[in-house]
Amino acid sequence: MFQLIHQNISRHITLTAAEFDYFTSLLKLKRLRKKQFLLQEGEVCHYECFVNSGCLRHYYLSANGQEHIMQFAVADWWIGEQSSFLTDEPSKYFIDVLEDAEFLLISKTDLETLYTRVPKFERFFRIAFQNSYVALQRRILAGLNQTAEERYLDFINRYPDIEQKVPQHQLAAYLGIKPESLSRIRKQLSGK
Amino acid sequence: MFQLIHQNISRHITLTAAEFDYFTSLLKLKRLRKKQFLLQEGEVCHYECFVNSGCLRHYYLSANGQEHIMQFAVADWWIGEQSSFLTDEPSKYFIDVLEDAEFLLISKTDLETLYTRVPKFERFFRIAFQNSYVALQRRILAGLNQTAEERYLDFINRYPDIEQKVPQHQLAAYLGIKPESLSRIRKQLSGK
DNA sequence: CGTCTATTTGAATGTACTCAAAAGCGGTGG
DNA sequence: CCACCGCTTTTGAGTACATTCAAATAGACG
Repeated sequence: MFQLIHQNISRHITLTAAEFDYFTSLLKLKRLRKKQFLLQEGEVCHYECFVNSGCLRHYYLSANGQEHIMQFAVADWWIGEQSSFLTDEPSKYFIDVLEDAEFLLISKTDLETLYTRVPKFERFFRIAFQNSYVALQRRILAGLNQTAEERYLDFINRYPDIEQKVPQHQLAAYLGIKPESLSRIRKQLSGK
Repeated sequence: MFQLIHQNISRHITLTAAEFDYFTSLLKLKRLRKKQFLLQEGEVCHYECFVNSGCLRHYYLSANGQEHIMQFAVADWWIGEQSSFLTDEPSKYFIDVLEDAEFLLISKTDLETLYTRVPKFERFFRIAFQNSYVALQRRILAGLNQTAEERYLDFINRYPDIEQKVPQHQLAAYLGIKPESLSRIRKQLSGK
């Protein structure tokens, strides 16, 4: 139950057994089935979430009913709504489940306590956010620099495990194109 | 010389005079003139940079010679190349000066020492990156959800100070459109 | 088996792009 | 101070890629 998250955290910091036990005592295990919501627009996000299994997505629902996907999260990924989490203001985004999922939650208040008691966690999340920041930069550059076809190929190359789990129109909503366009792109590619 | 950065850091953490003095002892003041480079593609980025005055930009030069701007930085902004900084690998990006600039640098090794001696700085940069992450998310969403005209209006509304300093074709390179297109968009808008 | 959703395909449309040229602006040197 | 040069911005005409709208096919789930 905690081995995956232990491994994940050990990538950036080293914890004593006592520290890790204390950390896990703050975690809540939760399961949600497909199509259930971890967070809805208008709610304040009180948790950071680490995925043990399944698949979640963080997305925005635009005025005209379009879904724009900010992030998919499968096993070993963190997901949350940072803007709402930081400011305690209502979220403009949704987080829901694409494939029955098990995950661990830590609340903002517990996390603040954790930061005070085990400052190494500040370091862990500092590094984690620095890496996430780089990933978003890469995605922005992809949007500026690459065609839809290139972005698609990069995605399935970089995240083959996600491509497995996620239906095509969701991938389109992540890549910033319409499902019809992704279908045509794939048709093109299959002829090569 | 250090008052702006003191103010900047005090937004997230509180330092004693001794801690702040120690911090500033690690900073190097530097000035560069327009068109000079702080970092070139292929170099490893060894510094985080805080801007006192002037204007810098972080950009990517694509194979066909196009510039894609990831970030502008004016007074009170941090700028750096996180990917190279984190991994010690050569940068794929450039950082150069758009308007004669004065800024403060802290090296990676000094920063690591600082983290150990004054762990509050882990917290500072954790929060800073969390905020930066949110800003990039917003930009990605803008790319998915908004027209070029909407992105332009949002930009000049959100960063009026940057719009002042930056020539139009640079703004286009940030918004992900061609200079000609931005010119047409502005013409459209002026007729409203 | 039937229903609902996802994917594919077609035809017409639109937004931003390319290429090309003109006009505007700023700085430098005669 | 004016003339010139280089760079930026504007404008025009034709183009390309992804979109919209619509319908058909395929696939998943009860």
